[in-house]
Order: sequence, then C-alpha cells, then structure tokens
Amino acid sequence: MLTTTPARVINHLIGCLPREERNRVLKRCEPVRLVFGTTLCEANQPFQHVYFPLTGFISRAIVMDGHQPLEAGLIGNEGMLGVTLALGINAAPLRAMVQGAGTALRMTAAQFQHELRDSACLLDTLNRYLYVLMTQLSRTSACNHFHEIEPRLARWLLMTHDRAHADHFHLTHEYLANMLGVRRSSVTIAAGVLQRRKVISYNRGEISILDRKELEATSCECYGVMNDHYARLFA
Amino acid sequence: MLTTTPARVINHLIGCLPREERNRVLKRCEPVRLVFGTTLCEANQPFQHVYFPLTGFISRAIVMDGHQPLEAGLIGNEGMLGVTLALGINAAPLRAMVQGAGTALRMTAAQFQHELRDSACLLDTLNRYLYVLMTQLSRTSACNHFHEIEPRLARWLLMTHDRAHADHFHLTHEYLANMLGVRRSSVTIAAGVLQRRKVISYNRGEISILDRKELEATSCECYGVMNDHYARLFA
DNA sequence: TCCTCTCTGTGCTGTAACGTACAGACAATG
DNA sequence: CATTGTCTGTACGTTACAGCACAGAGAGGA
Repeated sequence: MLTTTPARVINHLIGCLPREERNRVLKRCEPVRLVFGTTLCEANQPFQHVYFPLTGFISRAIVMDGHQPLEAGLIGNEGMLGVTLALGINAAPLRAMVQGAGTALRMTAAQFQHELRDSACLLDTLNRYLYVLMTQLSRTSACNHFHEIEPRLARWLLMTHDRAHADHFHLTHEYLANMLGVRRSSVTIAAGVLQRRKVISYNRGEISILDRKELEATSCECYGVMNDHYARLFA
Repeated sequence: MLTTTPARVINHLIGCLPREERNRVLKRCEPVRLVFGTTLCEANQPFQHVYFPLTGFISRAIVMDGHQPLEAGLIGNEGMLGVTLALGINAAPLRAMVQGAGTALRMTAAQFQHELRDSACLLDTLNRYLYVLMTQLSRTSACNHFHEIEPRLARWLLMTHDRAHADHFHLTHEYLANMLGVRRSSVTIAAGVLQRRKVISYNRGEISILDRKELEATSCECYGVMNDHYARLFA
C-alpha cells in the first residue's frame, strides 16, 4: 500500500562505494519487488540471495521456542540482508521477513561472495555495517529491558517511517506487538494514546504519521543514539 | 580468590590457529594478571590492548543513561576482548570489566592489527567469533525479555562456572543483579532457592557450585543452545 | 445481502518484578 | 575492641504487563 514512491531511493551501502565498484555491484544486482510477509531467510539457514532494500524494508527477528518472534532490527535502504557473508559465513543469525512492501536489489549469495573477494572497499563498508548491527543489537536489548512500551512503540514507528519513505504504511497492532515483544492489547492502549494526541492515526493496519516531532519526543533516546551512531560510522 | 589454578588453560581462539601462526601470535602476547573490577575498555573508546583470557574472565556490559549497566556477555578463554579490530574498527561497542580474577594474554591494539594483516587464518577465526557474538547478543536479548529470573540466574552461573575453571568464584548478589538487569533482592530470593536446594552455596560473595547437573536443569535452554552454536562454528 | 475475517477497543484478574527500606551478620580496619 | 562497610535476608506496597475473554466495527468475499 505504498501511496507515494519517492523519485529516487538508493541503497546507502552501495552508495558508499566509489563509482567503479558501485557500478560493478549494481550490474550484478537484479531489481525485485519485496512482497509483504515473505520470509527471506530462516535463522541458521544459508542465504540464497542477499538483499539491498530500496523502498521496501525487512525485519530481523529472534526466534525462540514457545514465544512469538522478537524483533531485533529493521533493514531499509540504509542496510542490507546477508551481511554475515562478509564474515565468510553463509548463514543467517536471525529470521528475516518483509515488513514493508516495496523494491529492493538482490544478488545471489555466490555472486556476492565473489564481489567481496574483488572489492576491498565493499568489504570495508560491510564491516562497518556489521559493527553498527552489533551496537544496534546491544542497545535494542537494553531498550526492551528498561524502557516502557510507549517510548519503544514510538521508536519503532520512527524507524519504520524512515525506512518506508512515506508518512503512511501498513502495520497492525498485532505486528507491532510482536516487534516489541508485548501483547497486542498493550499496543492498542499505547497506540490509542498516540492517536488521541494526534501524533499518529491508524485504521485497520494503515498507520499515518501526523506529527513526527512529537513522536520523536515520545520515543526513548535509543532512536537518536542509534541514528547518530550510524551516521558517525558512515560519515 | 582462585583456589585451584588448572594445570594448563589455553585460549581457544589462539588454539584454533595452525602451529606457525599460533606461535607468532603467542610471541607477540604478554601474560597479564586480570584484577577483579578493572575496567578494560569503555564503550565507543579505542582499545589500548586486546585480551585473550586464560583463567580470568571479562564481562561486557551495555551502558545506558539512568540505568545500571546490563550484562551482554562473558569473555573467558573461549573468546577475546577487542575482536571488533578484525572489522577494522578500533572501538569497543560495549564496556568491558574484569569479572573474574585470573590470567590472560594481551597484545597492543596496533600489534594486533598488524598480525591480522599477516594471518588470514586469524582473521577467519575472529570472523567466526564475531558471528558467535552476534547470535549471543540476540539470544541474550530475547532471554532477558522472555525468561524468568531463576533460570537466567542459573544460566549466568553456568557460564561463569565454565570460564572460571573452578567450582568456586567470587560474585555478589549485587553483581549478579546488574548482570541480569534486576534488583539485588530478587537475586537474593532466587539464589536462596538454589541454596536451599543444595545446588549452590554462597557466603559473602563466595559462590560454590555444588550440583552442576541440577543447575543445568534449572537454567533456560539458552545455555545449551549458545554452547552448541559455539561448538558448531569452531568444530 | 449476509457472512466471515481481520482489526481494534476494553475490561478483568493475576503476577513477576520494582522500589524502597531496614536489620542482622560478618569482615576488615584502625 | 569498637567502628565501619559490605553482604545478605526479608517485608510491603506499587506497577507494568501478561493472559484471557469478549464485543463491536469495517472490509471483502460469496
């Protein structure tokens, strides 16, 4: 349900590369449509493809017996799926699923490994991204532990907003509940507060961001900290 | 307060290397004593040295404003401190502190980076370890979220037991509370249960493991899962 | 048009863990 | 020996969230 497709969204990791390498990588990629709800990889399974999201985005989740999967991060055009191949390991640490319909570039895992051998700069970029991922995992962990539902909800909405490149996206309370590792009805309550405050509005899974400033004020500091950290590493 | 020093504890990451590279690395290392409570690095600060624990062990913690640091992992002779240098980044994602007095090998960060350039095998080993760290972070995150205090306490005791190479080590309730991200008195209650069940005994910070089997039964499955995962990657 | 499904709102009870506070026991120190 | 600090036990009110259950409302298909 992407209403507005921005003129030209590029994947930031690819954008980091010098022109020649960037073109080589782009040549190996094929554009694909990310379909909402598709599972792109299971934990501990090898990758078939790596994905560089453009307007679509992907969620990573930790799967544990007897519990709903717990969200560990979002991958939009600032990142990629399959980065552990840069460690020489063809396995996914987490389950990945399309969370926002849209577009992406993809490459076969084999081709990607090949490119990695040829491009030191690509490897360096991915190493940086890996470092970002580690700090994100840590912080998300602490955030889930210490912060309350409402700020955390605001944080996820902001992160989704950034990656959707639109003020309007699809996300039910049920989904959000899984992301945050809480009950659906807790989300209904927290989201209800935000809606009454005219910060967001939603209807049957269609969420609109009305007042981003307020949303940022409601969010815990984790949103800003993580963004800054990314920016610093890719400056 | 290490009472028994095992005859010959080697660092497993170094042990993974082929003889020649192993000797080269060992030659660059100096043995040091890890003193309980010493902070070895702060989050986002560069490393002076990297550490390969032997009988001592180190804890990594996530630092967040307004909260006690939250434990994210232990580093014993199965791992190392400073592995992010393998990503070409001289910065620590987390705070690291000596949690168990004992011995370690260390190398300057500069020297370590130099070794990394010379030894593809070292890099490969560290890449694997990085992957393990990522899965550990994820799982710890979910574990803290879903599992209750008692199983989590048991898990940390088991992990500490492994890394201390002794049935007896120093760890106050206060410390454990920080590790688990809970109140001190919650730990007193959970530990009291374990003591009454004769699984552990403790006195003024000196903990003894009496019945490891029972401790394993009390722990959540995370302990086994994480061990298996490590073993599989370093098989 | 009806039916079914999905999404959301809400209310109730239960409970794990918090926050705080205090007291006793022991160890170390002067 | 007295004093101080550290470690542990315990207790009580509070709170955030779980778990469950149900009802209403809109969407979409038959």
